[in-house]
Amino acid sequence: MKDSYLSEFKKREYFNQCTNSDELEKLMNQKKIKAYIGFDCTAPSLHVGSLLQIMCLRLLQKHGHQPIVLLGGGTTRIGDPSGKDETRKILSEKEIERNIKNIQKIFKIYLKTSNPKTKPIFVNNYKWLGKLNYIKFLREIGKHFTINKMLNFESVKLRLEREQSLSYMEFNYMILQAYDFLELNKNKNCLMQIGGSDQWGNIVNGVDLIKRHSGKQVFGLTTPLITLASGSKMGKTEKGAVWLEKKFLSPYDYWQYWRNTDDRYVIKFLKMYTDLSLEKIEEIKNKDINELKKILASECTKMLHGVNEAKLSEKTAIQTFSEKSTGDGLPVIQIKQSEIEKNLDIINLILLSKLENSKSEIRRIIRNKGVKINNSTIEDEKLLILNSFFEKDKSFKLSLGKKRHVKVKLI
RNA sequence: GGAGGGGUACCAAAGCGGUCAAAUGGGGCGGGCUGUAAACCCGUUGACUUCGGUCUUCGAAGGUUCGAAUCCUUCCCCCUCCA
Repeated sequence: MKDSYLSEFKKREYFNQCTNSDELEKLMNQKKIKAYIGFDCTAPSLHVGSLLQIMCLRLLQKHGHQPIVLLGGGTTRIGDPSGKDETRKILSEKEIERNIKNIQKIFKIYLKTSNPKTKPIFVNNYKWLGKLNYIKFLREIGKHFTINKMLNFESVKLRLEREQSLSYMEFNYMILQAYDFLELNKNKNCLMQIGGSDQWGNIVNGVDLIKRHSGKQVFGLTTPLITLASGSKMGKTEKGAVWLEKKFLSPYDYWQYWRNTDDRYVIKFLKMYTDLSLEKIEEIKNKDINELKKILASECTKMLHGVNEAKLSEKTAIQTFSEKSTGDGLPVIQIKQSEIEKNLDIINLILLSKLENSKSEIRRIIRNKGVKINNSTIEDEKLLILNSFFEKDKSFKLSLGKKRHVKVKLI
């Protein structure tokens, strides 16, 4: 028998908590429902940290349910205090609108839009939050919240304990999120909210509010927060966020991100972030770990950037790391002939490549034998780039450390 | 509103008139080992540099001094206790 949504959800290690697992299981087996996830719009795009949530929505579609994507124009204007030590900076209306537009594009890649029964519904909570009447809101919604309870929420408690200020504005965030759920329940018949485990409090509030306000039972479901062994959150590396967008992170680098997964997480990530069936994963799980990492990287890249980019990235990786040649898909930096004529040296070349932006740092790396041109270590930090460096296709490989490689092309 | 304590580099945390571009730990970066992993080892970690140095940093602005992260004044911010 085919797995139910919840059962696959659990098997893929998406499951953290549910407000009522048994009832939800029953409901989802009986009928197709709508469920929503809210996304933060403080950044112009999404990164891998949001991918698990996106995968939850995909899974909904796979089981015939319909996802609602809430791009919180309203709540982004407030800022969620959960997990934050400090008040977030507040974005301008324009920025938020721009972010929402851009983020929507990502969902259109991950979610199928052809089937009218499961195609994603995009909503923006600014539509209802923006025109709330304060008095009316307090009387209808506010009465269901007690300060006593609100003070006990982890997000609030933490701030208070640490004596960090929590503005009244942020304190209201949880009520607004609860209200979102109520609104979606009333207008779209949305019966479930999914979110990261840090959203548990906010989600429960929504479930509670609907119960009190409308007497209906709805559900909350959370996914675990993935912290890597290094303690860092998923999706952020030292070099910046792992964006789900070509413009911010090349497909090759995206592929590399997955390729460099810690051994301990490979199987987990295959389950979480790929479309491979659980049976298939079971079947291949004893393969060589590096083969599995390649599968992981290619599957993830395929889903986001398409099969061609995935193949090219893999091919480039083999060329770069196994054959130590210049991979076809390496990020290219273009150098004008006139630059060479102006006595371009190695330091300025790297500066131009944007691989590093401090001359001191570049010097340091050179002194530590970290800079290579076509695999040979550069010793002289004043080395001039000559026309003869460029090989038949007018390019050469420039490497910083073992992992950063680019193709320098003469134009 | 009153009384104390504090703001130091990416983070934590020493320093409390010169020897301070600032101990130590974490993180980062580079190298080694390996498997583009983990763990471990070594180096490095303000900017610029003709590699001699030069310039800018210790909440902000002034001042004392031959010389200040260190002393003084004012201001801003955070914390503890009292009201």
